[in-house]
Amino acid sequence: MSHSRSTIRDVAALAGVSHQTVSRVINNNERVNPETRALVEAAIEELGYHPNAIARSMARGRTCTLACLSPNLTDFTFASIIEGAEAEVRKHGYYLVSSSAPTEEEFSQLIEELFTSRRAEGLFVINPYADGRHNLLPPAAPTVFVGARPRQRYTVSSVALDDISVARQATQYLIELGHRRIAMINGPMAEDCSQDRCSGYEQALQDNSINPDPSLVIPGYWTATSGYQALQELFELPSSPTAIFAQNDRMAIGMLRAAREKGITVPDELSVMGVDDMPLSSYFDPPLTTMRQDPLSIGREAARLLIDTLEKRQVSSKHLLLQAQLIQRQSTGPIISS
Amino acid sequence: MSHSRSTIRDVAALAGVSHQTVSRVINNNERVNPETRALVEAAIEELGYHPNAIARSMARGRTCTLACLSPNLTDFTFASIIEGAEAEVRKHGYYLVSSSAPTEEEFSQLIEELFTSRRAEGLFVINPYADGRHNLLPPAAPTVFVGARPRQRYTVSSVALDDISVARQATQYLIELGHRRIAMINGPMAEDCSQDRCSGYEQALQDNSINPDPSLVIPGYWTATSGYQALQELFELPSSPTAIFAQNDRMAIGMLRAAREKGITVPDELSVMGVDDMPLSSYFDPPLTTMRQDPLSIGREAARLLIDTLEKRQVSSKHLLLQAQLIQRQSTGPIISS
DNA sequence: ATGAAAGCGCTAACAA
DNA sequence: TTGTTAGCGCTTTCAT
Repeated sequence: MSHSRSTIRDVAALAGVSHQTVSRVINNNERVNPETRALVEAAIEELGYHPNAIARSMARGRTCTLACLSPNLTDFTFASIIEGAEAEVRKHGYYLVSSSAPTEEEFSQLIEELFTSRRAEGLFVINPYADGRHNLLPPAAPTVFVGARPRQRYTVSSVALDDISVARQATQYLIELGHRRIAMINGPMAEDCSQDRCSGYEQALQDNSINPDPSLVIPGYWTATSGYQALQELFELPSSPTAIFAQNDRMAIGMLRAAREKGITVPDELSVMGVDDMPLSSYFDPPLTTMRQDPLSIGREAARLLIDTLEKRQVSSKHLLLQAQLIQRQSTGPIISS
Repeated sequence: MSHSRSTIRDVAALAGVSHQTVSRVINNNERVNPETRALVEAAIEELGYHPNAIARSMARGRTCTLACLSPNLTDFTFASIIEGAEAEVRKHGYYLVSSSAPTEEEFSQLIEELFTSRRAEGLFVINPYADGRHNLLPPAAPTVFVGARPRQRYTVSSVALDDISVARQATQYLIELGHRRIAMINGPMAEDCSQDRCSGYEQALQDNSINPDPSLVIPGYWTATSGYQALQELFELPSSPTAIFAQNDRMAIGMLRAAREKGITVPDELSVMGVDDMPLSSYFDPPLTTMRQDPLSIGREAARLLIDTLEKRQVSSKHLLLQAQLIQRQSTGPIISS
């Protein structure tokens, strides 16, 4: 009755069997007499017995715990990936420790505390190329990269948005609206995802025989502020763009605001689109056209990959690219020939 | 050399000491001869030894793991609370398992898997009154409620926004702008936070001898959509409000959009304000006036409370109320007498 | 079908 | 200061 502090041996004593039989019962081992089982179950009930997870981990040599290291837990995309991974992982009997590792130092400390000390059996790493953190991974760590290709690490699996394709579609869409001078604002170029979105943009221009104009490509930092500033720059150019592909929604939102303040009408004078479809992207003025990604699925797939690796259902590394969907709203429109 | 699979006994053998001496070294026990220590440390280094966290948990009877149960991990406020708690917890040598428990069933399953099985030593529960989940808590579980009062559970500590005060200040601010017909849109009334914000609103009206008009209070669901719909209802009233206090930013944003579509000018014809100061609240049209809360601090304080409880530095339960700050932007203005 | 014995890797109590 | 002996609560052989 002492609240759930009783052990397998207490149960055994009460049921008049060996502790091993109790172990068989709680592990649903078939080789136990139904009557004995009933006896044991009654004892378990009476004592309010619950197996101790740590002792099980100890004996089995498995923690059933995975870790997710993310630059932060609040970014909507990251949080969604984590939510997706957490739910999936749990379905398979695992637990997820999600930690924010804004710096390389914290990252390496977490690796040590979680993986090296064998608290976690495997790792999710969101945005591994934000800095040099990918170099801090133990080679033996079962790992899935989320939102990036694994580059030279051939044992690591990965799940990411198909950034090339997404950017290509977005740019193509703007081209089909009649735009030719299409600007782009990037994320930090250390990240695969920015690089790939650049490639996709360039490919789309090339597909349509449009000469890329380097002055139309502005470096940004994923923030609304950087979008806001980029628009100012773009409209100081001798010949300003008629459309902008922002590599994420936040930067697009910043541009929308800058345009409003400068008296530039969206979409009549300028089309703006983003990537993500953040919550409330449809509530801005005007509602934002964007490429909707599904970060929950990304997390879910990452979880499946990691678990498959751990349970040896899969030996070689695997790389998944998910697609996005064009969401047409009112921030983009056909070019107005005036 | 076999990658970090060596044990305390391997180290002991190599160093020519007993495993207990190794234990003393890795636990920074003072009573160990400096020369012996050096010997042991060399052996540790050579073998690439790292203590096994699970074995330590087993022997010490402590997991140093806490769990945070939240309806979801993506809501910005929840995610920020979790981020704050996670960072604080880690500083104290704990780990956090954050799980989404959208339903009571998942909640109770998580309690079982995490707490009852003694994987986690303590619990954070975000939004315990979203449904009946607060009834599913084991009485013995060291728990901190986040975003709600503990009501009848006298052993549980809590951290929340001072919702009464926040709503009172918000309403007072609108009154000082000259408004008298002030509407409000609520969150679900099962939650303390909605109830308290209602009280604060009512108190402010009373403070200023304004008769509350029940038709101006509309039930909402924290969503932008519910704000959007509420505004339509309010403007079908015989006498519409000149200002609205939305209990969160999302609902306020929904109202802004509805107003725009109905041709109601904000703030000239209608003032709207929210609570939260979500990211990008300043990027809506017009930029949203709101009460800024600090969910990171809420998480941090919750972590401190739980750890203090666990480490017996604090016996009685404690209840923290944090304040919010008025952020004046362009969605509110003085009443225009026309 | 059940039980006895050993051990997972560590810490804690006691002894030397 | 160091070593010995027992566990922590469970699972995993191997007997019976």
